[in-house]
Amino acid sequence: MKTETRQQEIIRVAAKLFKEKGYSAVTMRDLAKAMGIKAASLYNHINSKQDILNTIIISLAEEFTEGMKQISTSNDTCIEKLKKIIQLHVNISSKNSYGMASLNNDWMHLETQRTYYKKLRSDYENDFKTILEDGIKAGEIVNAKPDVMMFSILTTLRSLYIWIPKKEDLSLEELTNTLSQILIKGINK
Amino acid sequence: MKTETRQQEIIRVAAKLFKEKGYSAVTMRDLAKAMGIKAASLYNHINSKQDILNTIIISLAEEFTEGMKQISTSNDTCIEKLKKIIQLHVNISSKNSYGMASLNNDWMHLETQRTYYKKLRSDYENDFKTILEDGIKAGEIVNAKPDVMMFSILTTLRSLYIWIPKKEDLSLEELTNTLSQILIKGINK
DNA sequence: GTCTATAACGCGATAGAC
DNA sequence: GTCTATCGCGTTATAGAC
Repeated sequence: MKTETRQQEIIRVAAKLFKEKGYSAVTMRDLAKAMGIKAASLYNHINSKQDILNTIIISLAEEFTEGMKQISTSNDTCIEKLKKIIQLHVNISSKNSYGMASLNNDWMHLETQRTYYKKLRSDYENDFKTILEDGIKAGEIVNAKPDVMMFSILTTLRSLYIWIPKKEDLSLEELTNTLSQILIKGINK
Repeated sequence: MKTETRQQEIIRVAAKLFKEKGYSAVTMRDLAKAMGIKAASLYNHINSKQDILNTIIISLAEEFTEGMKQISTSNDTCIEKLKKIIQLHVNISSKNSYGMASLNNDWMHLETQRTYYKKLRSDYENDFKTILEDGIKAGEIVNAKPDVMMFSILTTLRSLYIWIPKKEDLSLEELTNTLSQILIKGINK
């Protein structure tokens, strides 16, 4: 286990608080109390509350960008790519469910980095949609609106962070498989 | 068109601001500016910021409860019930996408009504799960984990408020049908 | 590296004039 | 019904002691 710097500890504890109450509702005094120090002392390790949010969100967004890059440029079939995307979301969401909450709910509170975040997200969605469109052309998936398909799958994957911590009995592999089944083949018998 | 009271107007404008920035990040001064009056004047029409949130969330939660009650007690098949649930979410989300944002993201900031809200939500999810379990028993839907199926469908439906306002070209009926197809039969060909 | 003290400001909410 | 002025408190952030 790597030793965690005090700065990393603050960011980790902040992410947990942000998940519970949202960025705006968490005060620096809340964070300091959770760390067992005074609010003023936080500023020996971090520059600002805003910087904490930047670190949490941008590192996660770049992790998704990197994962999507590898998946979209592979030679897999559309269905295989989709399964890998599902796996990507399950893995990141299980490793960092606190950060995922900020990514999903608090990105609008980014200041200097909001534009950059929105570009990463938009690129990700475009890659996703291209995979679906290629799958339709190749006859792998049904010819329905790619927008609606992407919306449906992606919102489910984006909400995994809420759900994964409650289901510790379910292994990640099992969850990935079940989700793949449901999202791709539906629930109809 | 019904005439809107000043109070209703404040709640409507507040819901819009809450959707953009979240409950905690919206100040009474923000709300007053959006209304074209001073913050103090708001209190002639509403009791508190918290009361605005209560009204937005509880009325919506009760609307879902009422809809689910009619669906779950009907004699429809499981698949028909699911389609009606999808329709319920599409209808409410299109009528009130601002309020849906608060319902999804700001319920944790409820004070006196949080327990009541959580009961309504929990009852809703139990009814949903029962419908799925009955569908499995009846052989209508696949024998996968009802939790995962419900999570997948419900998170998609709960995120509709983000998506519907961006797709004004798509009719609600068309959206309901496409979503039903995708959520029930999957995207696999 | 953490503390106390403090600055400068914005917050929700209220009182009272008009 | 809206205003100005204000209350008590929370906010981010900094300065300086230890």
